[in-house]
Amino acid sequence: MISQKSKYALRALLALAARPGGEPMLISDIAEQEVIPRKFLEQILLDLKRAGLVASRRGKAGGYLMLRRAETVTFGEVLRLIDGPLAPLPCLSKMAYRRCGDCANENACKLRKVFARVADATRDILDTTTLADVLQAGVTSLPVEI
Amino acid sequence: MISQKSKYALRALLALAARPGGEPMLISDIAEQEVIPRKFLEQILLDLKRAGLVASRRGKAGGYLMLRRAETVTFGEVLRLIDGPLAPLPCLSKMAYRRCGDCANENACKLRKVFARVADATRDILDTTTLADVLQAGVTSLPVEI
DNA sequence: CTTTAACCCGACTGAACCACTATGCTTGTT
DNA sequence: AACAAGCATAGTGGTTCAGTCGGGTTAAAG
Repeated sequence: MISQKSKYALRALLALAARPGGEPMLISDIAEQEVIPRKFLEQILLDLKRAGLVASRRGKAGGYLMLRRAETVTFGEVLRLIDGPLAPLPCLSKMAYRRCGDCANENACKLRKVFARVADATRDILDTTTLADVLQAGVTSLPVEI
Repeated sequence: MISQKSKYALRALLALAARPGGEPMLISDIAEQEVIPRKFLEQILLDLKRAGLVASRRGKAGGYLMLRRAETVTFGEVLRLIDGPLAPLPCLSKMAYRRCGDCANENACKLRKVFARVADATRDILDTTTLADVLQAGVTSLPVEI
C-alpha cells in the first residue's frame, strides 16, 4: 500500500503539471481542487521543493510551480521521495540497499529470488511512467468502461 | 516492503515443505534453523494453522507439518494472510476492495490506472509462484554468482 | 498417574510510523 | 506598514510492527 501522502504528492504534481504555461498555483487552490488537507499539503510541497521537483514564489500571485518538465518526473521518483524505497525487501533496493540481517548467503536466498522479480516488474512500470504519460492519457482516451 | 512476519512465515513454510515425507518439525527446531524468535514464530504458525496451511501434533514427538501440498501454496496467499492485501491502493484490491474516499470517479482516476498495472504485475508473479517452485530451484540450480 | 514436552492463546509493550494540526516566522508585494 | 503567501518546527492521537510474557491445555513416556 502506498501512503496517503504519496497519493497527495502525485495528485498535487499532476495538478501543477497540467497548468498551462507552467504558471504558479496557490497551495490553497491545489488543496481545494484535489481535496487535500491544506496544512498537510504544505509540508508535502516543501518536500517536493527540497527535492527540486517544484519551485515556489512568495507574495501576491505566488504559489507553486513545476520546476522540472512533466516528461522527466517518474512515479517511481516521487514514491521513493515520500515513501522511501519501493523494493519489497531491503536487500533488493537499488537506492537504499541494506542487508537482510537474517539470511546468511544472499544470492542463495530463495525468497530474494522471487521478490527480485516483483521488484523488477514494479520498477519497470513506475520508473518509466511519467506525469506527462498520465496527463496525456486523460486528454486522449475515453473511459475504459462506459 | 513486506513485513518481517511474512518473511518468517514463508521461511517456516519452506522449511516444513522441505521435510522428507512431510514429517513434523518442532517449533524450536524451525526457529533455530531459520533464525526466527521462538515465541514470535509460535504465533505465526498458529495463524498458518488457522488458515489450514499447516497442522500440528501435540505432546512428545509432536510439532508442525505441512497440511497442503507445496505445489498449491502460493506466495501471494501467504502474504495476504499475514500482511493483508497486496494491492498498492485499496480500490485495487480484489480480495479487500475499499473505495479510495477522495477520488470521485474511480475509472477516471489517473493514479489508479498506473497502479493497476503494478498490481497486475505483482499478482502475476506472486499468485503463480509456489513453495514448490522455489524448493525445486534450490535443488537444481547453482548459485547465480560464484 | 504424574511428569514433561509440546502446542495454544491472550495480553502487553516499546518503538516507530501515519496523517494530520498548531503555532509562529520570514519574505515579497501593494 | 500591512497583508498574504510560503517556511519551518513541534506536537498529537491513533495504528502498526515486532516481538515478549505468562500462563493455559494436550498427549505421550515413565
